[in-house]
Amino acid sequence: MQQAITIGSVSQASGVKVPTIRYYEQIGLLPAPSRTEGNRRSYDHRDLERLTFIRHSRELGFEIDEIRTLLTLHDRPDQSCEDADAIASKHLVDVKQKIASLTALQHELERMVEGCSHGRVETCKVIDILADHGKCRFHGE
Amino acid sequence: MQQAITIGSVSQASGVKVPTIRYYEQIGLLPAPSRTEGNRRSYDHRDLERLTFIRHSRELGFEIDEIRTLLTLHDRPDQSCEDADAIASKHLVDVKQKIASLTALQHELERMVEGCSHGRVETCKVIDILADHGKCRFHGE
DNA sequence: CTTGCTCCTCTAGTCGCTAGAGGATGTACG
DNA sequence: CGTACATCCTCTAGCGACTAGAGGAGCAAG
Repeated sequence: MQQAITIGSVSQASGVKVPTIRYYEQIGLLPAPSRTEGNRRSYDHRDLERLTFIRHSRELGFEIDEIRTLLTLHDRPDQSCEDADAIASKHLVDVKQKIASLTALQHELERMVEGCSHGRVETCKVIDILADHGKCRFHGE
Repeated sequence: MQQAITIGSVSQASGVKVPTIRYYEQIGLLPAPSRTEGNRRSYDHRDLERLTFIRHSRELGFEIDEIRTLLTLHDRPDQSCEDADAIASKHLVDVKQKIASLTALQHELERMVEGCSHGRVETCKVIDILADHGKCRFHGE
């Protein structure tokens, strides 16, 4: 029998909030743990590992469905890691894309803010650029 | 009387999808237009301008509530543009933050993908780094 | 007159949680 | 042993910004 950890402790240790843990159980991302006599969830070391894996993956921006796949792979160390590689690579492409887009956006916002007359709206670059798409140099996404 | 534009045309011209236009009307971002005899929405040039302003603002990542304020400012050109400037500046800070965070993330993902053995999960850096937070260099927002 | 497109309203679903109600259980202290 | 308080339980509803789909009406062309 493993040591029993309460949901509060596993929350603290993993950095995942209590309601979020219950939510993960509900959507089948985290297996439903055993219960104590008083009906409380009782986690063990493996659950904590799994939760940490999930939190870390979420921090890195992976979607729940991707994490589902990554977790399955994690559980089967003898399989090919092709899928994991594909998920991470695809994600990397997305992230690079997003950075490029946000950088263009940053320049446009800088142009807006720097060009602001700090006077009346009439002569304000912020509103001006928003109103007239032709004046904007940002065409990202 | 202004020229009447159908929701389909105003959608095409503004680049905002038809259901989204109706949604904007519902949440009070776009004023409810007049209707034809057959109960169809009838837009004019000013509506198109407003929608374009909204789409452009959304593309630049502003939230609906921010756009509400920006639109009000746009409608009152004699007011101070202090508020618009504040919204754009705050947004700029957020964007910069996001870029920094995503760049850190990019490096971590690159490390994962480059370190992938392309073999079995057992020796895969992707899964390895996800499983062990200590091996990760990304601690961003 | 019929085909097929656009339009209408309405409800419900998406994602990844978060908030709150209303109640049971567990623990620390006097 | 009682009581206060923290933590837990389930359940439902809400967030933002849409998107999807049902079921029906209107309209223009052939």
